[in-house]
Amino acid sequence: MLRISKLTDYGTLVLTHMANFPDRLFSASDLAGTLGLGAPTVSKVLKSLGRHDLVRSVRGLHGGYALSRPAVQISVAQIVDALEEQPFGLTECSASSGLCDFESGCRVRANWQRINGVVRRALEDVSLADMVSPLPMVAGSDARPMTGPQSIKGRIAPDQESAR
Amino acid sequence: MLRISKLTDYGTLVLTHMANFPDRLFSASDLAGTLGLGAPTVSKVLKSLGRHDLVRSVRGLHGGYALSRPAVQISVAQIVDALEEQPFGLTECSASSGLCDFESGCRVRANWQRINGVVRRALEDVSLADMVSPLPMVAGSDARPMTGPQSIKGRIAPDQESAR
DNA sequence: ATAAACGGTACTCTTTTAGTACTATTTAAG
DNA sequence: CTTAAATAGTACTAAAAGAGTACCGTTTAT
Repeated sequence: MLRISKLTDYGTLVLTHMANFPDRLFSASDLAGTLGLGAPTVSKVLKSLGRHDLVRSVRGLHGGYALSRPAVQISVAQIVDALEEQPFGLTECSASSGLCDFESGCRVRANWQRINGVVRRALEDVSLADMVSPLPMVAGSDARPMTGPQSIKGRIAPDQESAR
Repeated sequence: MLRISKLTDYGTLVLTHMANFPDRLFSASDLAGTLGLGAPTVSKVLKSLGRHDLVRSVRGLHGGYALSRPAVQISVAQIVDALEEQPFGLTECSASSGLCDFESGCRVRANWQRINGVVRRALEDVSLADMVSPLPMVAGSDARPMTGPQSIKGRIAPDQESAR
């Protein structure tokens, strides 16, 4: 555990891509094709993002999605909030109270909440713009597929652990 | 998601309790009774903790477990490492490489790894001693049960979200 | 009127997590 | 030297969560 869900991962991917072309409308199937994800899945992600006002949608023929505000104003924390189902928190009792009879005297809980705060702040400090940063693609060249977990079926044995 | 597993939660609970009596040996069933957890579950947790040298075990009659070193030298990150099954990482590709064909050009991955680092550091900065801190219990009074998720069956609807 | 798009709900399949059961090994005590 | 209380390890089962899909409704340019 301690993972974000795949939907959240897809979300960052989709939003990152959209951030490269702030003025264009993307249909769900467009994005699915470009990013190598399933069309219904992308649709689902975009719907959730829309409910949380991270993207705006245009309905009808030639409709689609675009970022609802500049990428600098969208934080990773907001993406997580939009796509994770359970409320933010490393433990159940750090996300909501009333779960356990000893809350008042529970040191452990208080400390998990503190840790929680640090993690959350880390996510708030990274914006979508940061995720795109130094390599904006040339407008119009939409063909290059980006990386995405779903597109990988044959998983190779991990040969390395990164950030220990 | 973005949760630690229950086993990890139990682990912090167990270790926190043991840290109050560094010189005593605790049997798995002792701890289970005191903390209100299932005996086999506690056993499982302690075994994993033992493999990672966070507790030492004494076998045989009157055996049991104790912390393998002072609580100050045990970090939450180490507990997580011992009890989470998958390697630390918010996304699959931030924990191990070779999962995806576009790693080299993938900005998103690089940024998740950065976020990862921050989160991990937060966990490393909190020691078991911090979790116990200002209220060491009087040695010998072992009866007071501490809080634990497993002991709560009838879950009440969350009425509040804490750290937003 | 039609087709291409979004919107919502509900369902199913798979994976992961949680918990349990069983058996072997160790060791103090009688 | 036998017994009982403890840890050690493995394997299994059941429940929960995640991921993906399908279906039907609504909107709107042509």
